[in-house]
Amino acid sequence: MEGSSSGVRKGAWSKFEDELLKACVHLHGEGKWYLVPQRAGLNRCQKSCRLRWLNYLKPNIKRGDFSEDEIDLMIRLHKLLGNRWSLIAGRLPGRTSNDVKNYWNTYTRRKLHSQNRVKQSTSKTCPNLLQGEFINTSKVGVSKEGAAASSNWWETLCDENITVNNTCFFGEEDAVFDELWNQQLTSIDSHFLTEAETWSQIFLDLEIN
DNA sequence: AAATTACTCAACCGCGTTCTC
DNA sequence: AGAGAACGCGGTTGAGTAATT
Repeated sequence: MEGSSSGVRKGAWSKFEDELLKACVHLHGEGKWYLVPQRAGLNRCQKSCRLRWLNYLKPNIKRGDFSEDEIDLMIRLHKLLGNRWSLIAGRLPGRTSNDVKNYWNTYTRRKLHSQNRVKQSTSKTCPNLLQGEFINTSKVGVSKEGAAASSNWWETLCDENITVNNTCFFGEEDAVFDELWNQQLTSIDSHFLTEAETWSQIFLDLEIN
């Protein structure tokens, strides 16, 4: 394995190494990581170079705390996809799968586990554009049993909720999502969707048929 | 002020998937 | 079609830092 090869440097990256890697990627583009250590003059394995670029050096990476909206979306996508960090990160512009995974493993999961939430229910209806869609369970990680137990895929996206005829009941901690929902998802579009994308396209991307 | 504990996050590792020949 | 190489992902680790005692 590359990481354990003798003579290959491990551990934290220096500023100089970062500059070498950035220069190399700018010159040759991303990909062909097996060539990067040689091209950049780095005594690092290809995996290390790739990871450093994707998680830290790549332009447009967003650093700092997750916003309420990002957390809300992360939680919902995790309910739908499970630990598919790369897919979740793909819907959080500027965030890496490592960021999402780290955040989830610390703050979010601990919070969710510690809170024995008391629900004050309000209702929301599955948007028309999503009705009639269903999950390809084998591909998105929703168990067949779970899917079978649900009246439709939408139910699986709604945590601890009651769903009747495409209507989900959410708890009070979903205030942010509630607001967004009442705006017919338009504001959430502007925050999370890249140009020309729609919510239905998101689910298509997630391999929902 | 020092020691201990808790937390964060960058990085490593192993393995499954995809690509290339 | 099969084998090996390369890629990508998720789980885990550990060093550094902050908070607490």
